[in-house]
Amino acid sequence: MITIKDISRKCGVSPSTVSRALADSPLLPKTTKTRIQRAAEEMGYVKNEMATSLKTGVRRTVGVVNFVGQNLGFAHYLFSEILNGFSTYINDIDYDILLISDKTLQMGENLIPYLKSKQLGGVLILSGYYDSQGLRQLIGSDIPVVVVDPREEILLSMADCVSSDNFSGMYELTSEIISKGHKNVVFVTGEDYYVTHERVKGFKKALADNAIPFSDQMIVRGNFYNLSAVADNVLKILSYDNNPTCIIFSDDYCAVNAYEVLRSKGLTVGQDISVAGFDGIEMGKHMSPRLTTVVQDAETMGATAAKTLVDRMNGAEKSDTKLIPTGLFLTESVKDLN
Amino acid sequence: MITIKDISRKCGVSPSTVSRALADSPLLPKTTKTRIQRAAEEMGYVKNEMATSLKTGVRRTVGVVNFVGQNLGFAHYLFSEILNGFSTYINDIDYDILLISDKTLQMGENLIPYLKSKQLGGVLILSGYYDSQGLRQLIGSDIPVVVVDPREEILLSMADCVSSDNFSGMYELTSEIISKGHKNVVFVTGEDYYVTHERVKGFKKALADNAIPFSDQMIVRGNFYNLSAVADNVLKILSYDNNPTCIIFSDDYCAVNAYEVLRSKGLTVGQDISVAGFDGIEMGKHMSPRLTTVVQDAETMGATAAKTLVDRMNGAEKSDTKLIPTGLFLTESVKDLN
DNA sequence: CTGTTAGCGCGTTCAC
DNA sequence: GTGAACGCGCTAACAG
Repeated sequence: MITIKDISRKCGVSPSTVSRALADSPLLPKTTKTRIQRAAEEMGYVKNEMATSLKTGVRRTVGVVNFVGQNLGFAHYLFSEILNGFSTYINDIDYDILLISDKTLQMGENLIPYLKSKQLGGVLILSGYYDSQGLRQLIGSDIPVVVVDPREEILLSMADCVSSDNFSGMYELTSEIISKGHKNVVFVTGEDYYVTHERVKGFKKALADNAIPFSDQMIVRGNFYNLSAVADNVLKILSYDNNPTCIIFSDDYCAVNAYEVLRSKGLTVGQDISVAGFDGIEMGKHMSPRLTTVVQDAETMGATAAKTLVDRMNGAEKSDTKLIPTGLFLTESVKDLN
Repeated sequence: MITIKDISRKCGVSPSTVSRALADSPLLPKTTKTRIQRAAEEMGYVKNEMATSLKTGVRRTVGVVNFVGQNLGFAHYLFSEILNGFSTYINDIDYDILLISDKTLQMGENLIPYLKSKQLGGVLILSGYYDSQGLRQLIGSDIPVVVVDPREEILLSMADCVSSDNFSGMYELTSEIISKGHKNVVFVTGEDYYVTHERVKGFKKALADNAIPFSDQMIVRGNFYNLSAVADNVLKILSYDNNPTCIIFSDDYCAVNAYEVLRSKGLTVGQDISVAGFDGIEMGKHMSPRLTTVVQDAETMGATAAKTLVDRMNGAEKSDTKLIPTGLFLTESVKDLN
């Protein structure tokens, strides 16, 4: 490993001059700067980040908390895509990403000192679905934190948050479904989190705006990215007296599985019953009929989270929750009853 | 941030004594060691890893190269699960994981110095599907590397590799299918990688052992975790003169989509045509009929990769490729023709 | 403009 | 058994 000292010897200057040249300090004349920079380049110099961070107390590294084992861990479609977008942005600005296990957040009082010892510039919580004492500690500390899809509304006022505009997305989807003549729509939600609350609000507002009375039966509690209850929920809905014409699922993964369940009951999606999902996963595009869905822009969510985090690290004040617009993808999986 | 110095003052000893106590050095009497250790604990001391690594030249951190954007990035089921297993093991031994973008591997001659500057103890390649100049450089360097599912066979002799026992898994699956009376089976492979080669070998051996002649038509080139060609491949197979009775896909993700394609052609899986997959993803369990598959033990693959990497970091010699046993899950998606 | 000095927190000599 | 001293690679303060 070649160090700043080696370069200084080679160039006949002092180590600090090399340090300045490498930092592109305005104090040095261009000629010497380029001379030193080129020498460093030639010698294959790469700075020892440990030394820098030991000196400066900060590191070009951010932590990402993911919840391995819960709802598929890294295999969770949406969060994985968000992480893709996040890491692209972070790597572009030459930062690194350190994975932080969810267990870490459960370590108790030493959590903050522990994280500080890692000299992280900031932390991304992916996702806040997993609320905890540890998350609160982290948010309460002076470590910049960005939360994607926070679990509880209260986090919105405590930390920088990024989320899809679930309210509008669901409102638009429901409105379109209603405009196709559906009056008896059932929404199978995910867990009782902020994201779900927003979607339920959007759902109800669309009903209200179209003068369709709401009944409790129209909301069925399901789970995000978990197929274990899909079949039961579908069967329950099919048993309703009023014969619902459309079922909306809180994610495409469950919706795709619902095709399967419905077919096993002899029902054809898009004919006998309509189905819609949420997220916009690849599998939905390959169903027949192709799945109607609200597309979450995961790439933008990730990039926005990254940008927000970097801004915070650079001293920006807490910003308002960033709502990323969703897209609507309407197909024949929702039948036109008109 | 509280340092070793603070503790030394508090305990009335020198910093080096504290350092020794914390390292559990045998030079110190137990009494002083525990006294100091407890003081450190109480004061909420956490060691500054930057300082340690600057001093020792190594860090309790390993890198993970993942290929964001290729075949779903983190959303790739199998690699995500492997990463789950890997990170669980790594975190348990109190190491950290640094994400390394695939772009990094393309940086050219400075790659090794760059990685060394990060002081990584080792690197996991997840996966070797993406072969490259950079990967070769890395393997040729003195940085410990473990490759999961290497792309080319030659890597097996160059680096520590971990993979499922694809040959046996495929052999068993095919044998079982044959024992159910299928003589005309088509295997839709993934890309032309090591993993695929092994599976093709297992497939062919099962045919041979059962005296079923092999024909080129029985192998169709597909793609891993990519639905774009599934429909075309299925249609192609359906057009065969000899009416194949069973199709094996190289991953469950594609197999699940094939259900869809087959149904749109009026065919019922498990009745008119049999289908099997590979991997053992959740979705397959919720299909009707439930999908026959070869289950890859991703958790064990990840943990094995972690253990292998740690061993290498601790000076072990390159070991032989570790083949993780697969499981066979046979269901009515493969019809009994006897 | 540039060199000298000091020190970030820790581990490891080497003395005592 | 323990403390003093040094240095890992880098940067910041202070000189000049």
